[in-house]
Amino acid sequence: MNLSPAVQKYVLHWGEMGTRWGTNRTVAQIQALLYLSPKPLHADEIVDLLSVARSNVSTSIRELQSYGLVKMTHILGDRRDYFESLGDDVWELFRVIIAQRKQRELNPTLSMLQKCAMEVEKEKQTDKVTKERITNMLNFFETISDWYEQIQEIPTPTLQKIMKLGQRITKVINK
Amino acid sequence: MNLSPAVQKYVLHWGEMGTRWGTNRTVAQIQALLYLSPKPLHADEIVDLLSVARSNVSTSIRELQSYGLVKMTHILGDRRDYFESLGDDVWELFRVIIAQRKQRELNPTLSMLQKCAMEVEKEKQTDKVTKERITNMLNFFETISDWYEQIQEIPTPTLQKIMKLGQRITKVINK
DNA sequence: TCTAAATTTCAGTTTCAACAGAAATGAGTG
DNA sequence: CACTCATTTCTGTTGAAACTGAAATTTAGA
Repeated sequence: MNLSPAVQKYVLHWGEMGTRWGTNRTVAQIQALLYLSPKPLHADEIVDLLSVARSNVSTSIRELQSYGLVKMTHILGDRRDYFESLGDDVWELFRVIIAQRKQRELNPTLSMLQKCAMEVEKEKQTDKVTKERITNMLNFFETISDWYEQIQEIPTPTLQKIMKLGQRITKVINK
Repeated sequence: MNLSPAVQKYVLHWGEMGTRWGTNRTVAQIQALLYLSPKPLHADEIVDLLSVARSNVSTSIRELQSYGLVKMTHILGDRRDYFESLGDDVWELFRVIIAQRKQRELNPTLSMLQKCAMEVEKEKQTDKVTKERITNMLNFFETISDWYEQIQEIPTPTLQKIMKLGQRITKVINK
């Protein structure tokens, strides 16, 4: 059991990038592996293919499941759990990741900013510029946050069109 | 010399989140501090306010400068370097960060995918589904990559409008 | 050119998350 | 109910990056 050179390259790279995307290497590697695999894999196959500890696979898969990126299936007459990735619609993957990022990277900051904005108003000694900048940042995060949520609702074909449209959208908006 | 409670909270939080946003704590804290400061600060003031080593401030500021988030100024009769953050337009900050992220998180993967897509075509033993998924992912990254670039060109007021529009954009697109 | 202030580089340390391996738990079968 | 196979939890280790403090370098002015 082994991986083709191209698949290997993909999996390794994904693992490295994973750290920059907010997870760890193993989680990212497993996601890549399952995404590329034409059939579900069970934990020991993953151990073999990636040369990582069984326990590591266990916790990583759990994390992927919690994100909704991987789901469990079974095969008749086999007690072991098999796993497969979302993959038919890459944009659905995107949506899931956006939701994760919002929750981990945006929401905590949003509530911090709300508290700060309230609090700083009462501070007489604090410079006006400072207050203004906190408010600006709050408004920004609120807008981005809303946008993230709304992305969730847009169906794949439309989302694709919007992205492809890119900067020509300017013309539509400033009609 | 010290920080108001609200500012302190902001700076500390920013530092914690920094790690999730792809930098380290000190870099993020300094960025926050300079963003909130109504006047430029010199390195020793930052050392005081954040209680970090002078050398740490030096390397962190260098990093922020390389991103284009912080610039150096001087004060008459003072040899020391003073620093201030971009801040008048939060969306400009956003653009800078998007550019960074593209470079660090997207570009490397994009070229890996291009190589893999080429390479995997020659692998006769590799499943058709696998090949398809690599292609799909490549297309996705190309689209997102283009979008990141185009965002750069859109002026703040328009960008703001687009974001605020959110999902109602669907109606415009599917006209 | 020399001096003192300011900044940067560098080597050692500390910190923290990822990971392995062992032990514990759970689940299906005879 | 015991036995086996599969999975998860837990603890100690490891490795990488952040950070400090000292030493080296740079810079501006006399």
